[in-house]
Amino acid sequence: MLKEERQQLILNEVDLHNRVLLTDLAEKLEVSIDTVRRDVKELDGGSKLRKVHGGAVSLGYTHTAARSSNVYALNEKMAIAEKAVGLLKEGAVVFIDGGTTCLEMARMIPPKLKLTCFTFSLPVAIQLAGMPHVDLIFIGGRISPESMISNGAYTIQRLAEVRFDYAFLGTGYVDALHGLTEFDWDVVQLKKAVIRASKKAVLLCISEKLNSQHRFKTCDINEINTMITELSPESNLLNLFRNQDLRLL
Amino acid sequence: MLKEERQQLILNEVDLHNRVLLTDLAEKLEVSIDTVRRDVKELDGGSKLRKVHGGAVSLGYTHTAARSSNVYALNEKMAIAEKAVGLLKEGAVVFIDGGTTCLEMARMIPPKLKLTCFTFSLPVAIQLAGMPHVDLIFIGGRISPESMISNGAYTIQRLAEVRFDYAFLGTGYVDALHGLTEFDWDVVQLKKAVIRASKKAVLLCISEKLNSQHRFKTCDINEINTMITELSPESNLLNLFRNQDLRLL
DNA sequence: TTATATCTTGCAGTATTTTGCAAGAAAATA
DNA sequence: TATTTTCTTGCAAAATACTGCAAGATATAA
Repeated sequence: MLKEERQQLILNEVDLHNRVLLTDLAEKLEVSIDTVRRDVKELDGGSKLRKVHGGAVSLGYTHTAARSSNVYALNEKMAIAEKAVGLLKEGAVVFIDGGTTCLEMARMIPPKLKLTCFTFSLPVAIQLAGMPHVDLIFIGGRISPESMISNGAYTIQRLAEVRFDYAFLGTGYVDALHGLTEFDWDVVQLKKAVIRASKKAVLLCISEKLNSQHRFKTCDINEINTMITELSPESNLLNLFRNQDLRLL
Repeated sequence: MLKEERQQLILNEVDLHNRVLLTDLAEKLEVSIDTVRRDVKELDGGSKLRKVHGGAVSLGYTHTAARSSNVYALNEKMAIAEKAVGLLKEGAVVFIDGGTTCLEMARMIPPKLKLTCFTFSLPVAIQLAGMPHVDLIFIGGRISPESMISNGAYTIQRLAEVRFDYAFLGTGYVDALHGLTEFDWDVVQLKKAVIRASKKAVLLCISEKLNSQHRFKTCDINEINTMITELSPESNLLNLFRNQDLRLL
């Protein structure tokens, strides 16, 4: 039997039952379990199934599951998040931005650390609301459906009334020369307001975004105090950022 | 059985009953209690359920709510929610309270109806944020972890700046003589502010709560314009409320 | 055709994950 | 407070996954 043929049968089986066991597949297709394991591994990452311990499940199956399963570059983001929570100090007043990296950070806040957290991101708020030791304040306003954050004049006004020890920010694009930039003008206005409201701004940014730019500018690099990537601070990729008054983590 | 399969079943169970005990899950899924405990722990932190002592509750059905009110009364709440969305008119500016019945209502908003919705409940906001036709505005403030709503002086101040066509409200307790009452003083202050900010107040209330009362008073029955229960408006159980200037649904 | 390179498959040994159990800690309950 | 239930932690057994390797299959080129 051809490999392609076998893989097609595997996809059919998953489509039909939403889940399959590797042992069942091996028996049904009359090949060793290693072979089906390799097949499933190849098919994993496609749009049809996801490999799990002991078998595979159809993509739609776990789609409703709670896990933030389909976060792009999850490992990198978790590495960044881990460094970021390292900066947190007992009793600090911090702001946490929306975006998946910041969401990971919120997830990783240690369970005993007392904090006051501000956010305007619904997913981040849901995370933090589950932490009784975190004093959570949501900055209200009109919620934009794509990003699940509040934005607009009202929100920006509210930001003028507070002052954070640290703001943990994401960005769409970042470049040593052009600073932090975004695709969306409204988002820029919002982030500007956050930076104005914070004593120290910490940028959480996967290395992929380094040296990219877009239309609208949030701020220069030197308005950021610390930049956290998943890379080692000594990495060559960070060279362009090294001669700035910027702490790299 | 695959782990993913099991976790999916747990989510279904939580979705269905809003609350599950670990011991029940272990029995139903035919695994040890440690295994379901670990599963629930993994699912916790996602957007579907929250782990509590001895079990798990769906988001929005908080710890305290799980104890003080009948979380199993999903059918009744859906019946109420259905009547409530019937009151919605294109272009209206409405407020939707926290609480499980109001959350059901948010879920049932028709997919074409253009609305402006205010809320201070994170679970409600998450629901509405997924509806592109709904203009959603979150009223910010300090989030109380049990109820996942913002509350406090700041929130109440914000409520003074708006005016709703309709406010859809829940209550802890209701009684024809003593009106709407609550266990929690802060909640009372908040609801008062909502009622002040709305032209018409609609109470969503399962019949179980009728003729119950508690320490702190939100308002008299005559400050409510419409009361919706899962009962027929002709039901004898509603007799005590009938001689008021109150529309029953 | 023959020789060579590449791909596929199964096997064996090792690593990792999952699961259930037990003992002590923590929390809820009376 | 005392008692019961639930939680956490560490551990061991079982299941599953990964890796390198070798034999066979297939493809390519001289």
